[in-house]
Amino acid sequence: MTPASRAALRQHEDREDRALDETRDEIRTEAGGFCLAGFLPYRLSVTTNRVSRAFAARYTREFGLSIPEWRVMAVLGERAPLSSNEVCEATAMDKAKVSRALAALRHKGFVKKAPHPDDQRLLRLSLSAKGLRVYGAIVPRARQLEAELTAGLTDGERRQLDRLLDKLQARVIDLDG
Amino acid sequence: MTPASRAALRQHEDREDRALDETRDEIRTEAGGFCLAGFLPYRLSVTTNRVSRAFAARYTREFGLSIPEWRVMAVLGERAPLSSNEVCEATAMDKAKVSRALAALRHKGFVKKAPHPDDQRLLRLSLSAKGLRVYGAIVPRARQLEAELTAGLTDGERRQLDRLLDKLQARVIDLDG
DNA sequence: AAAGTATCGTTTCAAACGAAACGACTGTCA
DNA sequence: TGACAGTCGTTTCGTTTGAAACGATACTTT
Repeated sequence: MTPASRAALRQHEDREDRALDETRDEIRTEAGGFCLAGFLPYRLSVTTNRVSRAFAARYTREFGLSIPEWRVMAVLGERAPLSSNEVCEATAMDKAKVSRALAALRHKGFVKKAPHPDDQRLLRLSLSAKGLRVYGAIVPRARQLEAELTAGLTDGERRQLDRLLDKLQARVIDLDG
Repeated sequence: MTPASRAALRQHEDREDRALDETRDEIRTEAGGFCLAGFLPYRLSVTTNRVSRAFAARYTREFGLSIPEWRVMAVLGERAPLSSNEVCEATAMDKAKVSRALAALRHKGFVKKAPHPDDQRLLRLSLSAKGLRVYGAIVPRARQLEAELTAGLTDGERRQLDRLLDKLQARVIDLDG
Protein backbone atom coordinates (compact mmCIF):
# COMPACT_ATOMS: atom_id res chain seq x y z
CA MET A 1 0.00 0.00 0.00
CA THR A 2 1.41 3.37 -1.01
CA PRO A 3 1.64 6.29 1.44
CA ALA A 4 -0.84 8.17 -0.74
CA SER A 5 -3.50 5.47 -0.66
CA ARG A 6 -2.82 5.02 3.03
CA ALA A 7 -3.56 8.71 3.57
CA ALA A 8 -6.68 8.45 1.44
CA LEU A 9 -7.82 5.52 3.51
CA ARG A 10 -7.23 7.42 6.74
CA GLN A 11 -9.23 10.35 5.41
CA HIS A 12 -12.02 7.99 4.49
CA GLU A 13 -11.92 6.49 7.94
CA ASP A 14 -12.01 9.91 9.54
CA ARG A 15 -15.18 10.65 7.65
CA GLU A 16 -16.51 7.29 8.75
CA ASP A 17 -15.57 8.09 12.32
CA ARG A 18 -17.90 11.05 12.38
CA ALA A 19 -20.70 8.90 11.04
CA LEU A 20 -19.78 6.34 13.66
CA ASP A 21 -20.33 8.74 16.52
CA GLU A 22 -23.93 9.13 15.43
CA THR A 23 -24.42 5.43 14.75
CA ARG A 24 -22.96 4.56 18.11
CA ASP A 25 -25.66 6.42 19.99
CA GLU A 26 -28.44 4.63 18.14
CA ILE A 27 -26.71 1.33 18.75
CA ARG A 28 -26.35 1.93 22.45
CA THR A 29 -30.11 1.96 22.63
CA GLU A 30 -30.51 -1.71 21.71
CA ALA A 31 -27.04 -2.87 22.66
CA GLY A 32 -26.86 -0.62 25.69
CA GLY A 33 -24.63 -1.79 28.46
CA PHE A 34 -23.97 -5.24 27.13
CA CYS A 35 -21.25 -6.86 29.15
CA LEU A 36 -19.62 -10.04 27.90
CA ALA A 37 -18.24 -10.76 31.36
CA GLY A 38 -21.78 -11.21 32.69
CA PHE A 39 -23.09 -13.23 29.75
CA LEU A 40 -23.99 -16.70 30.97
CA PRO A 41 -22.73 -18.78 28.01
CA TYR A 42 -19.43 -16.94 28.20
CA ARG A 43 -19.14 -17.41 31.93
CA LEU A 44 -19.96 -21.09 31.69
CA SER A 45 -17.39 -21.56 28.95
CA VAL A 46 -14.59 -19.73 30.73
CA THR A 47 -15.12 -21.45 34.06
CA THR A 48 -15.54 -24.88 32.53
CA ASN A 49 -12.49 -24.53 30.31
CA ARG A 50 -10.38 -23.52 33.28
CA VAL A 51 -11.63 -26.54 35.21
CA SER A 52 -10.99 -28.85 32.26
CA ARG A 53 -7.46 -27.55 31.78
CA ALA A 54 -6.64 -27.94 35.45
CA PHE A 55 -7.96 -31.49 35.59
CA ALA A 56 -6.45 -32.47 32.24
CA ALA A 57 -3.02 -31.32 33.40
CA ARG A 58 -3.27 -33.58 36.44
CA TYR A 59 -4.58 -36.61 34.59
CA THR A 60 -1.74 -36.24 32.11
CA ARG A 61 0.99 -35.66 34.65
CA GLU A 62 -0.09 -38.29 37.16
CA PHE A 63 -1.56 -41.01 34.95
CA GLY A 64 -0.64 -40.19 31.35
CA LEU A 65 -4.29 -39.94 30.37
CA SER A 66 -6.17 -37.35 28.33
CA ILE A 67 -9.68 -36.37 29.36
CA PRO A 68 -11.35 -38.51 26.66
CA GLU A 69 -9.24 -41.46 27.81
CA TRP A 70 -10.08 -40.85 31.46
CA ARG A 71 -13.79 -40.69 30.65
CA VAL A 72 -13.66 -44.01 28.84
CA MET A 73 -11.74 -45.59 31.73
CA ALA A 74 -14.30 -44.19 34.14
CA VAL A 75 -17.32 -45.73 32.45
CA LEU A 76 -15.59 -49.04 31.75
CA GLY A 77 -14.51 -49.26 35.37
CA GLU A 78 -18.05 -48.46 36.35
CA ARG A 79 -19.91 -50.98 34.23
CA ALA A 80 -17.96 -53.00 31.71
CA PRO A 81 -18.44 -54.71 29.36
CA LEU A 82 -19.73 -52.00 27.09
CA SER A 83 -19.97 -51.54 23.35
CA SER A 84 -18.42 -48.50 21.72
CA ASN A 85 -21.84 -46.97 21.29
CA GLU A 86 -22.62 -47.42 24.95
CA VAL A 87 -19.36 -45.71 25.79
CA CYS A 88 -20.38 -42.85 23.51
CA GLU A 89 -23.62 -42.36 25.38
CA ALA A 90 -22.08 -42.72 28.81
CA THR A 91 -19.30 -40.23 28.08
CA ALA A 92 -21.22 -37.77 25.89
CA MET A 93 -18.53 -38.07 23.23
CA ASP A 94 -18.96 -38.83 19.53
CA LYS A 95 -17.89 -42.17 18.12
CA ALA A 96 -14.73 -40.86 16.46
CA LYS A 97 -13.45 -39.46 19.73
CA VAL A 98 -14.30 -42.68 21.54
CA SER A 99 -12.64 -44.75 18.84
CA ARG A 100 -9.43 -42.72 19.17
CA ALA A 101 -9.46 -42.83 22.95
CA LEU A 102 -9.95 -46.59 22.83
CA ALA A 103 -7.07 -47.02 20.39
CA ALA A 104 -4.79 -45.10 22.77
CA LEU A 105 -6.00 -47.04 25.82
CA ARG A 106 -5.56 -50.35 24.08
CA HIS A 107 -2.08 -49.31 23.01
CA LYS A 108 -1.28 -48.57 26.66
CA GLY A 109 -2.70 -51.94 27.62
CA PHE A 110 -5.49 -50.53 29.79
CA VAL A 111 -8.44 -51.76 27.76
CA LYS A 112 -9.39 -55.11 26.26
CA LYS A 113 -11.52 -55.35 23.16
CA ALA A 114 -13.36 -58.54 22.25
CA PRO A 115 -16.02 -59.21 19.64
CA HIS A 116 -19.54 -59.54 20.95
CA PRO A 117 -20.57 -63.20 20.64
CA ASP A 118 -24.11 -62.52 19.43
CA ASP A 119 -23.41 -59.60 17.12
CA GLN A 120 -20.11 -59.30 15.34
CA ARG A 121 -20.61 -55.60 14.74
CA LEU A 122 -20.44 -54.84 18.45
CA LEU A 123 -17.40 -54.74 20.69
CA ARG A 124 -17.16 -56.02 24.24
CA LEU A 125 -14.92 -53.44 25.89
CA SER A 126 -13.53 -53.79 29.37
CA LEU A 127 -10.53 -52.84 31.48
CA SER A 128 -7.50 -55.12 31.60
CA ALA A 129 -5.97 -55.99 34.96
CA LYS A 130 -3.49 -53.20 34.40
CA GLY A 131 -6.29 -50.83 33.45
CA LEU A 132 -8.22 -51.79 36.52
CA ARG A 133 -5.25 -50.97 38.73
CA VAL A 134 -4.96 -47.53 37.13
CA TYR A 135 -8.71 -47.10 37.54
CA GLY A 136 -8.38 -47.92 41.22
CA ALA A 137 -5.74 -45.24 41.57
CA ILE A 138 -7.35 -42.51 39.52
CA VAL A 139 -10.85 -42.61 40.97
CA PRO A 140 -9.89 -41.56 44.50
CA ARG A 141 -7.63 -38.90 43.01
CA ALA A 142 -10.45 -37.57 40.84
CA ARG A 143 -12.72 -37.45 43.87
CA GLN A 144 -10.08 -35.58 45.78
CA LEU A 145 -9.65 -33.03 43.00
CA GLU A 146 -13.40 -32.59 42.78
CA ALA A 147 -13.48 -32.01 46.53
CA GLU A 148 -10.79 -29.35 46.20
CA LEU A 149 -12.77 -27.69 43.45
CA THR A 150 -15.91 -27.52 45.56
CA ALA A 151 -14.10 -26.78 48.82
CA GLY A 152 -15.64 -23.31 48.96
CA LEU A 153 -19.17 -24.66 48.59
CA THR A 154 -21.50 -25.87 51.30
CA ASP A 155 -23.33 -29.15 50.75
CA GLY A 156 -26.45 -27.17 49.99
CA GLU A 157 -24.64 -25.07 47.42
CA ARG A 158 -23.21 -28.17 45.81
CA ARG A 159 -26.68 -29.66 45.51
CA GLN A 160 -28.01 -26.38 44.18
CA LEU A 161 -25.27 -26.31 41.55
CA ASP A 162 -26.25 -29.81 40.41
CA ARG A 163 -29.87 -28.76 40.21
CA LEU A 164 -29.07 -25.64 38.21
CA LEU A 165 -26.88 -27.57 35.78
CA ASP A 166 -29.71 -30.06 35.34
CA LYS A 167 -32.11 -27.26 34.55
CA LEU A 168 -29.75 -25.65 32.06
CA GLN A 169 -29.10 -29.00 30.44
CA ALA A 170 -32.79 -29.73 30.06
CA ARG A 171 -33.38 -26.26 28.68
CA VAL A 172 -30.59 -26.32 26.13
CA ILE A 173 -31.57 -29.75 24.91
CA ASP A 174 -35.04 -28.68 23.86
CA LEU A 175 -33.58 -25.37 22.71
CA ASP A 176 -31.57 -27.04 19.95
CA GLY A 177 -33.20 -30.45 19.83
CA MET B 1 -3.26 -62.68 13.27
CA THR B 2 -3.48 -66.42 12.80
CA PRO B 3 -6.35 -68.45 14.29
CA ALA B 4 -3.81 -70.26 16.47
CA SER B 5 -2.36 -67.11 17.99
CA ARG B 6 -5.85 -65.74 18.34
CA ALA B 7 -6.82 -68.81 20.37
CA ALA B 8 -3.66 -68.46 22.46
CA LEU B 9 -4.52 -64.85 23.15
CA ARG B 10 -8.03 -65.77 24.17
CA GLN B 11 -6.69 -68.41 26.54
CA HIS B 12 -4.36 -65.85 28.04
CA GLU B 13 -7.23 -63.45 28.46
CA ASP B 14 -9.32 -66.10 30.13
CA ARG B 15 -6.59 -66.60 32.67
CA GLU B 16 -6.42 -62.86 33.11
CA ASP B 17 -10.18 -62.71 33.57
CA ARG B 18 -10.03 -64.91 36.66
CA ALA B 19 -7.33 -62.66 38.08
CA LEU B 20 -9.53 -59.73 37.19
CA ASP B 21 -12.41 -60.95 39.29
CA GLU B 22 -10.21 -60.82 42.34
CA THR B 23 -8.65 -57.49 41.43
CA ARG B 24 -12.06 -56.00 40.79
CA ASP B 25 -13.17 -56.52 44.36
CA GLU B 26 -10.13 -54.81 45.78
CA ILE B 27 -10.61 -51.98 43.34
CA ARG B 28 -14.24 -51.47 44.24
CA THR B 29 -13.08 -50.59 47.72
CA GLU B 30 -11.33 -47.41 46.66
CA ALA B 31 -13.17 -46.81 43.43
CA GLY B 32 -16.48 -47.99 44.78
CA GLY B 33 -19.56 -46.54 43.20
CA PHE B 34 -17.82 -43.91 41.12
CA CYS B 35 -20.27 -42.40 38.67
CA LEU B 36 -19.01 -40.22 35.86
CA ALA B 37 -22.48 -38.79 35.33
CA GLY B 38 -22.33 -37.16 38.75
CA PHE B 39 -18.77 -35.93 38.50
CA LEU B 40 -18.77 -32.12 38.52
CA PRO B 41 -16.06 -31.45 35.92
CA TYR B 42 -17.82 -33.83 33.57
CA ARG B 43 -21.21 -32.27 34.19
CA LEU B 44 -19.85 -28.78 33.67
CA SER B 45 -18.18 -29.80 30.44
CA VAL B 46 -21.19 -31.55 28.96
CA THR B 47 -23.65 -28.79 29.80
CA THR B 48 -21.32 -26.02 28.68
CA ASN B 49 -20.46 -27.73 25.41
CA ARG B 50 -24.13 -28.19 24.64
CA VAL B 51 -24.76 -24.52 25.34
CA SER B 52 -21.78 -23.48 23.22
CA ARG B 53 -22.88 -25.61 20.30
CA ALA B 54 -26.42 -24.27 20.43
CA PHE B 55 -25.27 -20.66 20.54
CA ALA B 56 -22.53 -21.16 17.95
CA ALA B 57 -25.06 -22.61 15.51
CA ARG B 58 -27.24 -19.52 15.87
CA TYR B 59 -24.40 -17.02 15.58
CA THR B 60 -23.23 -18.77 12.45
CA ARG B 61 -26.63 -19.10 10.86
CA GLU B 62 -27.94 -15.64 11.69
CA PHE B 63 -24.79 -13.50 11.56
CA GLY B 64 -22.04 -15.60 9.99
CA LEU B 65 -19.92 -15.32 13.12
CA SER B 66 -17.99 -17.93 15.05
CA ILE B 67 -17.91 -17.73 18.84
CA PRO B 68 -14.39 -16.25 18.94
CA GLU B 69 -15.51 -13.65 16.41
CA TRP B 70 -18.65 -12.85 18.38
CA ARG B 71 -16.65 -12.43 21.58
CA VAL B 72 -14.30 -9.97 19.93
CA MET B 73 -17.22 -8.02 18.48
CA ALA B 74 -18.83 -7.97 21.91
CA VAL B 75 -15.88 -6.42 23.71
CA LEU B 76 -15.10 -3.99 20.91
CA GLY B 77 -18.71 -2.86 20.85
CA GLU B 78 -18.52 -2.51 24.59
CA ARG B 79 -15.36 -0.44 24.92
CA ALA B 80 -13.30 0.19 21.80
CA PRO B 81 -10.61 1.12 21.05
CA LEU B 82 -8.72 -1.84 22.44
CA SER B 83 -5.37 -3.42 21.77
CA SER B 84 -5.12 -7.08 20.85
CA ASN B 85 -3.88 -7.86 24.33
CA GLU B 86 -6.82 -6.10 25.92
CA VAL B 87 -9.13 -8.12 23.71
CA CYS B 88 -7.35 -11.26 24.92
CA GLU B 89 -8.01 -10.40 28.54
CA ALA B 90 -11.58 -9.30 27.96
CA THR B 91 -12.48 -12.44 26.02
CA ALA B 92 -10.38 -14.99 27.93
CA MET B 93 -8.86 -16.16 24.66
CA ASP B 94 -5.19 -16.54 23.79
CA LYS B 95 -3.52 -14.15 21.38
CA ALA B 96 -3.42 -16.60 18.46
CA LYS B 97 -7.16 -17.13 18.62
CA VAL B 98 -7.76 -13.41 18.89
CA SER B 99 -5.43 -12.72 15.98
CA ARG B 100 -7.32 -15.19 13.80
CA ALA B 101 -10.72 -13.87 14.84
CA LEU B 102 -9.57 -10.32 14.07
CA ALA B 103 -8.28 -11.34 10.65
CA ALA B 104 -11.68 -12.86 9.85
CA LEU B 105 -13.57 -9.83 11.16
CA ARG B 106 -11.39 -7.42 9.24
CA HIS B 107 -11.90 -9.50 6.13
CA LYS B 108 -15.65 -9.18 6.65
CA GLY B 109 -15.27 -5.45 7.13
CA PHE B 110 -16.56 -5.46 10.71
CA VAL B 111 -13.39 -4.33 12.45
CA LYS B 112 -10.92 -1.51 11.83
CA LYS B 113 -7.31 -1.82 12.84
CA ALA B 114 -5.09 1.23 13.26
CA PRO B 115 -1.62 1.62 14.74
CA HIS B 116 -1.50 3.11 18.19
CA PRO B 117 -0.03 6.61 17.91
CA ASP B 118 2.15 6.35 21.03
CA ASP B 119 3.33 2.75 20.67
CA GLN B 120 3.75 1.19 17.27
CA ARG B 121 3.57 -2.30 18.72
CA LEU B 122 -0.01 -1.85 19.82
CA LEU B 123 -3.13 -1.87 17.69
CA ARG B 124 -6.13 0.38 18.04
CA LEU B 125 -9.00 -1.96 17.28
CA SER B 126 -12.57 -0.82 16.87
CA LEU B 127 -15.77 -1.68 15.03
CA SER B 128 -16.44 -0.22 11.61
CA ALA B 129 -19.83 1.32 10.88
CA LYS B 130 -20.83 -1.99 9.34
CA GLY B 131 -19.52 -3.85 12.36
CA LEU B 132 -21.40 -1.55 14.66
CA ARG B 133 -24.64 -2.26 12.82
CA VAL B 134 -24.08 -6.01 13.22
CA TYR B 135 -23.23 -5.45 16.86
CA GLY B 136 -26.49 -3.59 17.32
CA ALA B 137 -28.34 -6.56 15.86
CA ILE B 138 -26.55 -9.36 17.60
CA VAL B 139 -26.61 -8.02 21.16
CA PRO B 140 -30.39 -8.10 21.58
CA ARG B 141 -30.42 -11.52 19.95
CA ALA B 142 -27.76 -12.82 22.34
CA ARG B 143 -29.74 -11.44 25.26
CA GLN B 144 -32.84 -13.16 23.98
CA LEU B 145 -31.05 -16.49 23.63
CA GLU B 146 -29.63 -16.12 27.12
CA ALA B 147 -33.15 -15.44 28.39
CA GLU B 148 -34.39 -18.60 26.69
CA LEU B 149 -31.58 -20.57 28.26
CA THR B 150 -32.42 -19.34 31.75
CA ALA B 151 -36.18 -19.40 31.22
CA GLY B 152 -36.55 -22.20 33.75
CA LEU B 153 -34.69 -20.29 36.44
CA THR B 154 -36.06 -17.78 38.90
CA ASP B 155 -34.17 -14.52 39.39
CA GLY B 156 -32.82 -15.89 42.62
CA GLU B 157 -31.60 -19.05 40.95
CA ARG B 158 -29.95 -17.04 38.22
CA ARG B 159 -28.10 -14.96 40.84
CA GLN B 160 -27.18 -18.11 42.72
CA LEU B 161 -25.77 -19.62 39.53
CA ASP B 162 -23.61 -16.55 39.00
CA ARG B 163 -22.39 -16.75 42.58
CA LEU B 164 -21.54 -20.44 42.29
CA LEU B 165 -19.68 -19.93 39.03
CA ASP B 166 -17.71 -17.13 40.69
CA LYS B 167 -16.78 -19.42 43.54
CA LEU B 168 -15.71 -22.23 41.22
CA GLN B 169 -13.73 -19.81 39.12
CA ALA B 170 -11.90 -18.41 42.14
CA ARG B 171 -11.24 -21.90 43.39
CA VAL B 172 -9.90 -23.30 40.15
CA ILE B 173 -7.65 -20.31 39.61
CA ASP B 174 -5.70 -20.83 42.81
CA LEU B 175 -5.93 -24.58 42.23
CA ASP B 176 -3.78 -24.39 39.11
CA GLY B 177 -2.19 -20.95 39.53
C1' DA C 1 24.14 5.62 21.00
C1' DA C 2 24.74 0.55 21.03
C1' DA C 3 23.56 -3.81 22.97
C1' DG C 4 20.66 -6.45 25.34
C1' DT C 5 15.97 -7.43 27.10
C1' DA C 6 11.01 -7.30 26.95
C1' DT C 7 6.51 -6.84 24.74
C1' DC C 8 3.22 -6.99 20.86
C1' DG C 9 0.81 -9.36 17.32
C1' DT C 10 1.39 -12.86 13.45
C1' DT C 11 2.63 -17.20 11.69
C1' DT C 12 4.06 -21.89 11.82
C1' DC C 13 3.57 -26.55 13.35
C1' DA C 14 1.76 -30.63 15.15
C1' DA C 15 -2.12 -32.42 17.67
C1' DA C 16 -7.13 -32.78 18.29
C1' DC C 17 -11.51 -32.15 16.49
C1' DG C 18 -16.22 -33.28 14.13
C1' DA C 19 -18.52 -34.55 9.76
C1' DA C 20 -18.76 -37.60 6.47
C1' DA C 21 -17.15 -41.66 3.79
C1' DC C 22 -16.19 -46.20 4.45
C1' DG C 23 -16.00 -51.48 5.09
C1' DA C 24 -17.92 -55.03 7.87
C1' DC C 25 -21.83 -57.10 9.67
C1' DT C 26 -26.98 -57.87 10.62
C1' DG C 27 -31.84 -57.78 9.77
C1' DT C 28 -35.66 -57.40 6.40
C1' DC C 29 -38.27 -58.15 2.54
C1' DA C 30 -38.99 -60.15 -1.91
C1' DT D 1 -31.49 -67.10 -1.18
C1' DG D 2 -30.36 -62.50 -2.84
C1' DA D 3 -30.90 -57.71 -2.83
C1' DC D 4 -31.55 -53.85 0.12
C1' DA D 5 -31.52 -51.03 4.13
C1' DG D 6 -29.70 -50.18 8.70
C1' DT D 7 -26.10 -50.29 12.37
C1' DC D 8 -21.42 -50.50 14.20
C1' DG D 9 -16.81 -48.86 14.68
C1' DT D 10 -12.74 -47.01 11.95
C1' DT D 11 -10.59 -43.91 8.92
C1' DT D 12 -10.20 -39.90 6.12
C1' DC D 13 -10.61 -35.07 5.30
C1' DG D 14 -10.54 -30.30 6.12
C1' DT D 15 -10.77 -27.15 10.12
C1' DT D 16 -9.60 -25.39 14.64
C1' DT D 17 -6.59 -25.46 18.40
C1' DG D 18 -2.60 -23.92 21.59
C1' DA D 19 2.50 -23.77 22.03
C1' DA D 20 6.35 -22.07 20.31
C1' DA D 21 9.09 -19.44 16.85
C1' DC D 22 9.22 -15.23 14.72
C1' DG D 23 9.85 -10.17 13.11
C1' DA D 24 8.97 -5.69 14.65
C1' DT D 25 8.91 -2.16 18.03
C1' DA D 26 9.94 -0.20 22.65
C1' DC D 27 12.44 0.01 26.93
C1' DT D 28 16.78 -0.46 29.82
C1' DT D 29 21.46 -0.47 30.72
C1' DT D 30 25.94 0.94 30.00
